[in-house]
Amino acid sequence: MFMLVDCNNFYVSCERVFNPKLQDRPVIVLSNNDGCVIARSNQAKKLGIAMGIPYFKVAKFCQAKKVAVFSSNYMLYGDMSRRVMDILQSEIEHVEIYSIDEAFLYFSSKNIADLITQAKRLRQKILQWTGLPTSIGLGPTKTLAKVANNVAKKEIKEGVLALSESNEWRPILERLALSDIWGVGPRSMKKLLELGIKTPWALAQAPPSFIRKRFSVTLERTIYELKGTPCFQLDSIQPNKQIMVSRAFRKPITNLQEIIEAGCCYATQAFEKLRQQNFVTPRIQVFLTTHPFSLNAEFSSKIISYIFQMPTQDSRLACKATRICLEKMFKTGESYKKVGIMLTELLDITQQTEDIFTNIDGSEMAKSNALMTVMDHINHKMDKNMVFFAAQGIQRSWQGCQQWRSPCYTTRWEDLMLVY
DNA sequence: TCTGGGGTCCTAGGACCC
DNA sequence: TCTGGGGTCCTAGGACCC
Repeated sequence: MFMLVDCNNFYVSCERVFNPKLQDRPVIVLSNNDGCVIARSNQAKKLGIAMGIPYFKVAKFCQAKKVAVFSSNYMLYGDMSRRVMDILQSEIEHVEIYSIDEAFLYFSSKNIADLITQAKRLRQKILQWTGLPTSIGLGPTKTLAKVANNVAKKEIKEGVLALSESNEWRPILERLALSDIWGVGPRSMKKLLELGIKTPWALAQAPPSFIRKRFSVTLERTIYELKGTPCFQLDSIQPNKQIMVSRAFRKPITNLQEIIEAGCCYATQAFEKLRQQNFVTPRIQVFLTTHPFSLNAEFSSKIISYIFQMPTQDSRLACKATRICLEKMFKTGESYKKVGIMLTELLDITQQTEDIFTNIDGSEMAKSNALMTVMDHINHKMDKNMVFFAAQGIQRSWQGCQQWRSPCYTTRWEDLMLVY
């Protein structure tokens, strides 16, 4: 049996842990730049505030309804997530951390009563140790565990639901929407409806080979999963295949220097992630886009890559490469909204070798690695931006706004709560 | 005025190999 | 006049997830 543990309204719940007065109020959390609504409390959902809606469209409404509004605080959410996952991993052998607020667990036992008891106990422990409410779904496949979780969250008071026999999940699949199913997005849903397949149950009955031909092998697997035949295994923690850092500017920029500063900031962040995971990369990709919602100019997005002499993890080389790429893409007079860095070839650092065709020798490489280690160490110990490159800029007026960010209660000494 | 960021997997088609 | 069969690797784009 698979068990899916999912934190309820995760970002909102994190804010509530340190601000109990928010418990019965509508609360929302916004994306970068305070742009869109990305998390909502149940009260906010009830008010009809849609997921992903631009905040400016509901700002007045929120004020009128006394909705508590937060900018996103990923330091806090990341740390709270780690605490939840630690609890699960300390208790259960097979855990797959699926996202910041979800984990799949796997149990070889089929004793449903036992599993339900265990689920309730886990839920209680997470609540007591972190203050975060969760919902738990159980099923013979990941997709059915997801279904169970979905129903548990909305309809079950104790927050736990197990589906072990098809007569238990049939009535549920008959009444849920196709888009409630893991792996069915808006495109497939539209196409399925056109084919006369209107419910998840109807999808489960469709001939798998037909679905594979018309859609993809992925949706075919979903059919088997809905029937109770597992196609998706529990994935252990695997190394990333890609690293990306990108952010929109507060407002469009026409100045190349500022764009380079932002690019170098993201390149540095991307390379920090690279080093944390013990990777080197032979290549950096830089992209630059104009305003996607502008009415008076066409949207454009460009991307170029730069190949290093040899695989590296040196932020200095990343900044140089970023500058070169951005100078190539930049057009005077054009105004830009976003810049980003992508690293798509991640090699284990043990694969970093010397190159006989360049003059970079082993000692130079060792020096570079040592310098990066010291930088990371200082920034980790003191403050995120204690040491940085001049190329990253100092003013950083392009930096997005986060008007309503809460303190980093659990990760910064200055932000610790005081008890009088 | 104001519209997020970070991932994965799959497929088709091009370019190349023998 | 007639022009094979079997591969690999890479990239772009689509669809999906949170």
